[in-house]
Amino acid sequence: MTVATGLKIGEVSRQTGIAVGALRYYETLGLLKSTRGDNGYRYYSAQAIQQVQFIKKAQSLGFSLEDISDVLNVHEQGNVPCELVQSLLQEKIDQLKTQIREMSEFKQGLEQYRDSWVSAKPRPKPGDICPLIETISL
Amino acid sequence: MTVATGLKIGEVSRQTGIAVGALRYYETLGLLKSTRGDNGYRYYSAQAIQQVQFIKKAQSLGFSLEDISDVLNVHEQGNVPCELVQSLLQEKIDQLKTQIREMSEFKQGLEQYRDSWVSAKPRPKPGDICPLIETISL
DNA sequence: ATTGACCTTACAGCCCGCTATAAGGTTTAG
DNA sequence: CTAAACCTTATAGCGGGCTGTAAGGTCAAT
Repeated sequence: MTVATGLKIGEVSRQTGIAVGALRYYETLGLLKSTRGDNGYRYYSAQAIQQVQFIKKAQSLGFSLEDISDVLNVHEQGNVPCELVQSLLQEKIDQLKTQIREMSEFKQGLEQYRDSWVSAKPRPKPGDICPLIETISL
Repeated sequence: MTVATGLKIGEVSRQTGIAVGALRYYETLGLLKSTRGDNGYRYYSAQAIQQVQFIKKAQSLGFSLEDISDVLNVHEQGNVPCELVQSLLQEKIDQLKTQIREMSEFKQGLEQYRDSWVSAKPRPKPGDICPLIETISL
C-alpha cells in the first residue's frame, strides 16, 4: 500500500549539479542513501539534497570521499562531527604545507640544473644521449 | 650460428636498480630495446645500462616516460636532444610554479576557514550535518 | 499504442608507472 | 639428474573519483 515517494535520481542530479553516475557511486561508498520503489528506482528525501551539497562543500576543502564518509558516520552516530572536521582540515593544511615545501625545493633543484646548463654546455661523451642529463648524479 | 650474447634482464635490473617488470614495461613503450635469443630471452647491450640510467635521471627531473620517449626518439633520429630537454625542463618549472601558487592560494583559503571556525562557532541549524562546513558557499 | 525520457545493473575505461600473479619454458650449478 | 634460479607471456590490480557504454525495464504524455 505504501507508495514510494520522493525525488528520483535525475532530479537530485539536476538540483545539485552532481552527475547521476556520481550519485550512484556515492551510494556504493555509503555516503548517500536511497529507498527503492517497487520499480527498483532510487528515491531520495529532501535531506538528500542537503547531504549532497554537504559532500560538495567538504570536497571543496580537499576532503576525500573517505574523509567525508568518516564525518557522515560520526553524524549518524548522533554526534556533531565538527571536531573531526577541524582536525581533518588541519591535516589538509599540514599536508599542503609539506607538499608546497617539497615542490618548492624540487623546483629550485630544477632551476639550478637549468641555469647551470645555460652557462656551461658540457661536451658529449661517446654514447651519451643528452650530455646535459648525463651530468646528473642519482 | 650467431649466438645471442649480452646481459639478461635480471642482470640489467641488478646493475640499474630497476625492477625486471619495469624494464619490460619500458620496452612496451619503446624506451628500451632488446634482442631476443633462440630461447626467447631478452638480451641487452652495455649501452642499455646507460640508457636505463638516462631514463632514471630524466625521471628525477620530473619527466614522464612519454617525455623521455620523445627525447629518445630525437636521439635516434641522429640529433642531440638537449634543446628539447631544456624546453621540457622549463615546462616542468613553469608547471611547478603554477601548482605551487595554486596550492598556496588553496591553503590560504583553508586557513581562513580554520581561523574563522576557531573564533566563531555557528550554531547548528536543523538538518545540518556539520554547521561549520554548512557555512561554505559553493 | 507508441515514443521518448527516465530508470536499472554490470562492467570497462581513464590517468600513470608500475607491481603481482599464474602458468609455463630454460639455464646453470651441484 | 634434479633443483634452484632464471626467463617468458598474459592478465589483473593499485589509487580516486569518477565517466561511458550496453542491454534492458519503467513511466508519462500523446
